[in-house]
Amino acid sequence: MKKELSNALIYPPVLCPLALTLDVIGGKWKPLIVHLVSQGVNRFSLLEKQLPGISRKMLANQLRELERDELLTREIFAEIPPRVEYSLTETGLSLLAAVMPLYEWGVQHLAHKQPRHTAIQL
Amino acid sequence: MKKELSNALIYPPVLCPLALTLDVIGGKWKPLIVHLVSQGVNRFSLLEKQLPGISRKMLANQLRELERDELLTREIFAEIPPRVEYSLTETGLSLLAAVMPLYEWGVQHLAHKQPRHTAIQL
DNA sequence: CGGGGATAGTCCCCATAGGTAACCAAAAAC
DNA sequence: GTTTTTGGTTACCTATGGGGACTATCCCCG
Repeated sequence: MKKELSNALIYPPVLCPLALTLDVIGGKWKPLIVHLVSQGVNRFSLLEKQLPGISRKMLANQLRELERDELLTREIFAEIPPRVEYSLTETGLSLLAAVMPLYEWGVQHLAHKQPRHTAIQL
Repeated sequence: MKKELSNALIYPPVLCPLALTLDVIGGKWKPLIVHLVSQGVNRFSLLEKQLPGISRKMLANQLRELERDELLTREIFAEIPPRVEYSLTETGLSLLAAVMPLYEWGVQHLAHKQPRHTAIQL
């Protein structure tokens, strides 16, 4: 019975639900962006401040992808200086709910540990 | 009150629990690896088969990081051909529990959509 | 009146992360 | 005796992402 497992894919490659989800929010920044927007950090420069280490290029890119995937909307105000506000869609909110357990896991397991990769030197 | 938000970081940069979690399982492959190992796909070559698109270098790298972060253990059997078995630690299991909502989200929201990034042409 | 700041990006150049392919060793199967 | 299997490592090369400069327009300050 282990044999069956080794010869066949558990899921047809593109139909693993987890892979499909990671296709949409996979990556280092998207869960953080979705969470921050839900907290009212809804403008480009605010997000930039809350995400030490992200580059503008990357932030713009991730926001475009989240918008394309209909997790958030982008509202442009014709003002000077320009203002753009992001907000979560229904889908985005449901995804946020699925992301929160990761947040809780962080609270439970990592509060006392030192970070490695994203360490910011001040 | 919005003013306060815009001037100060919601969290001291390295102490956002979500960022700390993503530090450990962020990335395209780690959640999939953890899930697969929990399903009994516990050897290098089996994982390779179940993860179309991953390179051996990347798989080895991600497994090392997961091992270093004590999410899984690596057991080497002195056989020919060599055999190595991975299994989840307690911590790994708790993280799997936090990842499963993403799997469920995929079931709910993406079953009918076409994948983009990880599309495998057959 | 002139200079500087603020917003939300875009563009180019370069470093590095990650993909590709080859190689390994020893036994077993054909 | 040739091919297959396993779990990688290594060298090479490309694609992704970081850094910094640049944009336009208006307001505020002196």
